[in-house]
Amino acid sequence: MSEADDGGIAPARAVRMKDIAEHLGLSQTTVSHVLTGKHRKFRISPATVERVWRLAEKLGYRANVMARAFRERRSYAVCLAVEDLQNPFWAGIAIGAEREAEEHGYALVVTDLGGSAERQRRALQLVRDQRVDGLIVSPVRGGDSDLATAHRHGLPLVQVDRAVARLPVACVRTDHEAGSVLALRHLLERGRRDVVYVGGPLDIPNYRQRLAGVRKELRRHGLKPADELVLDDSSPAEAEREVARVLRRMRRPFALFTANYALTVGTLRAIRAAGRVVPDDVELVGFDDIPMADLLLYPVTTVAQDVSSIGREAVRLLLDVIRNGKRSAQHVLLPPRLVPR
Amino acid sequence: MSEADDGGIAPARAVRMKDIAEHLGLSQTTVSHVLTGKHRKFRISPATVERVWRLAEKLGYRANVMARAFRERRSYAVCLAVEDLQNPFWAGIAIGAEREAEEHGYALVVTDLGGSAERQRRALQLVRDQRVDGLIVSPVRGGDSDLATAHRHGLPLVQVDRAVARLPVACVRTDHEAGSVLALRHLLERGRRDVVYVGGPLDIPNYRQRLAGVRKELRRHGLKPADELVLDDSSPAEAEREVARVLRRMRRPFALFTANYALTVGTLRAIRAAGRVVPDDVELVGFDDIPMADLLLYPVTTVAQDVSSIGREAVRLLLDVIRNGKRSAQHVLLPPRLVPR
DNA sequence: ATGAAAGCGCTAACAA
DNA sequence: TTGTTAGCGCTTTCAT
Repeated sequence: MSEADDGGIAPARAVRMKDIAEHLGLSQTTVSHVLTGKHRKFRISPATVERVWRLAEKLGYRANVMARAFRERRSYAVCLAVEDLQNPFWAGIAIGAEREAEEHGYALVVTDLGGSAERQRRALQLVRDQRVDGLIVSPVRGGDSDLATAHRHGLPLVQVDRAVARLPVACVRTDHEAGSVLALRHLLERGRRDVVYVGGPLDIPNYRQRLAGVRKELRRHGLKPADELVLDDSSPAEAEREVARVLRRMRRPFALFTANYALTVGTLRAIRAAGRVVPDDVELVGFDDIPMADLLLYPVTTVAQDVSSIGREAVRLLLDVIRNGKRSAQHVLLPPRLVPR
Repeated sequence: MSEADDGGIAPARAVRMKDIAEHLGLSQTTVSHVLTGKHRKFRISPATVERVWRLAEKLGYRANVMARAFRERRSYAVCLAVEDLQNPFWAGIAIGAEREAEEHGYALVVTDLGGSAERQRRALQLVRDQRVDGLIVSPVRGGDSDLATAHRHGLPLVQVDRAVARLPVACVRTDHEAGSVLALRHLLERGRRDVVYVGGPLDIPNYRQRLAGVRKELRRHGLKPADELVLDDSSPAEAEREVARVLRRMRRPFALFTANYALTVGTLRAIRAAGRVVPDDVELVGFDDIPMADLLLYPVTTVAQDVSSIGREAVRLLLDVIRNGKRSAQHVLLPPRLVPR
């Protein structure tokens, strides 16, 4: 009743190690030793090894991943929890991460946090439940303690893009400060002296570092930012509102430096609404590259991040933690690149 | 030696059903019945049910997903294989799919095929290896027979956006023809009579359907396309090249209708290079919405697809196949939406 | 150089 | 209403 009610063309039952063992008159153990590459360690005779390999090949043996995962308490999957998959920055990281994971035989579970601490908690739950062996996460606001707890419990973690303060967990990210320096150097070279910085809340290290880079490079030239906009939610809408006010105030030519993609978008809208002339009147440089930037109303120079490498490196680090228990908390800083336009 | 060499703060060993059973003097089976919600079916006494629940809660019991997956031959994960995660269209689908999967207790493994049949084969392998219970795929060129074979073997499959011809597998996609009709109606309402269609190879049904919609709506007005560009690889570069030629030829005002995002990008570049005036001189409508379209050099009206719903519906269908063995091959057509600009 | 046996945590057929 | 038992496919001690 319950078995063999195949519709006729049902796929033959999967080949197990046991099947190979029986065919060959060996024990399942020996087959396991061979098929998991431990034949040297167990001094299996070359002849036997060969026979097992051959038959496995012939029968199309594929290890039952679930059985192995269960037994080894490893899922051979890792999770990547990003802030917003629609953002090309995160999509790029996901692609890089997936490639790297695949090359190591790991599957990548991608989840979009959308800034929700609840969703971040669910991602952590995936690890606790052993559905995945580790988590690469871009920490959301208000989820710091959850991450700290998880780390204390020994869950393999790696951060990307941003890091929780004082949490001894590795983080892979762009050197934000260096990015700002690149941007400012560009502006200064083009003779700009008045630079307005547009960024997000300073309790987020990224924004602190980007602002620090701005100040640093200006100071080297004996200058200070003409203004520093520190926005609360750093949404396009808020950026548009606040930059509009700046535009009303600033009558001389000046430059704007926006600290990320969303802020750049809002700023562009404000510039358009104000009808200002770019770049003669205002010039714009923004963190994060923009797809199709050449087709925008205004030229925008960007600080591009090496998204693919961020993803790959994060996976490499995580697998290190998983496999070797390395608990390195070093931050990996990748250099940004200026895309002048 | 092997046990209890916790570093002191090691997380207590996970609670199993067995533990609860022992504490309560019950059998593991009963605990299983309760904890899997089958207590009605097995007529477990309310008192027992309550006791089990209470203790499970108190001990923080969490089912061992791997053990369950192994036993049930189900991973409670599905895979979404998209063409290009960097494309906002696919990112949107991924987000929708992930939300829906999560709501059903499934994890979503996302993979980026990048048009590679080899990578599509690997995605199918994930299903064979039972790492995931099913696959949502946007078929790549040259992978038709792999999909057909997989389907014959009974692997749970759902297609998105495009479908392999004569493959009896459900497909969730936008009603392409309706989308073209929307676009053309828009152009005709604005008095355009000369419309050049820019699309991809006609062996891809999507392009056939989009072209069909164009012809259909024009015919209703006794018109025919001024030209039909059928591009081979439908890359931005090719579109730019070919549209440039059209622009050189067409001197009177006319309209361009591009059949997808990449083609729209290339077309925009050609228009810019030719220095034509939009929309007085050429008007542009494109399939697929464009982020930040309001900030583009030229206004582009788009046919937006309901990406999130495509993702969600695909997951729903796939879970149907997985759970109920439904092998419906019906195509689900979602209506497009015109975003005039 | 190879094998026997135990067991990972869970489900389910069958007993009682 | 609850319990007994077997077993999923694999890895891993420990024998031989």
